[in-house]
Amino acid sequence: MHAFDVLGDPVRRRVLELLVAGEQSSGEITAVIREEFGISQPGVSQHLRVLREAGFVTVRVDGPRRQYSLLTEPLQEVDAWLAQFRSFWGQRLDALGTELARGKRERRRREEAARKAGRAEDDDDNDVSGAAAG
Amino acid sequence: MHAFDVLGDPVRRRVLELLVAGEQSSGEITAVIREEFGISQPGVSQHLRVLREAGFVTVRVDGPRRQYSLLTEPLQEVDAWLAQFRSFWGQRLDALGTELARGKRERRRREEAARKAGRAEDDDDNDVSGAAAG
DNA sequence: TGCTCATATAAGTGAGCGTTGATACAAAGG
DNA sequence: CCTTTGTATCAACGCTCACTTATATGAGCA
Repeated sequence: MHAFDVLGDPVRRRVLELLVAGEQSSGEITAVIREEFGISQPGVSQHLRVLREAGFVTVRVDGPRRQYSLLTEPLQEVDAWLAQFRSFWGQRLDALGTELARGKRERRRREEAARKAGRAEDDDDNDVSGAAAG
Repeated sequence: MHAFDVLGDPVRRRVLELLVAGEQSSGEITAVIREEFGISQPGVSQHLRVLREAGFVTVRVDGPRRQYSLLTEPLQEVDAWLAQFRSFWGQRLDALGTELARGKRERRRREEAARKAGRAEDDDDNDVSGAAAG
């Protein structure tokens, strides 16, 4: 199954979003998905299987539980495909995407003054959900 | 139809790639797609319809021809969704991503050409797939 | 050994998507 | 007018995919 087919399903996209916050057990994921989409436990398990087989997630056996976490390679592949279109909405955007990475915090201090002057658009607050991870 | 569902089809992805080079008539697009995927003219036209209705392309009437060109909003939407995962694969990724896109694009053409030529079995070049524990 | 929790797999079913052949619509030319 | 060229739409069919219920597997515990 192609990466884009995997991402075609809203349940699977949501699972990936959940895993941004860090490792989650099958049960935790299932609880949220059941709540939000109203599908059964085997339904969620099947989606997890698709994500596993497509390399979007990896699983760690933890006693009776399966702990899922995110892998980035397929997402990078999607991102790479998308890259060829970025020039259409401005060459500046991929640089912005780079800025969004958390590594910017270091330079932030140094550029604090320059930032006020040079700030053109957008905000850097892209916090997704989990703040207490790690 | 969600943007990711639209991108789930390889024919539609290829059409978008073709339009990166600029405006193309339905006939030009159809010629390439027929060549590469071996589907009929109505088949291509249906894909163009999906792309139109999802806002990925716009059409300009030019005598008897329809000139298609790229719109970026849905692609930006996809890009925005993807943004929340970028922090996972590091800061310098945009340059690498461009490289990946170029290589993949050529590779993909061969794969899909092979597919149209007659696929005996499923391609398994995906080395990331995890063997389920058990 | 048997019971329970946590999760995966199997089998069956219904819906949606992609494909095709036939056809319709529009523009240009004789 | 009729024909040709370019493109879209229609109806029908097959296949894949997502969902469900039922069941299997495996770990922990008494």
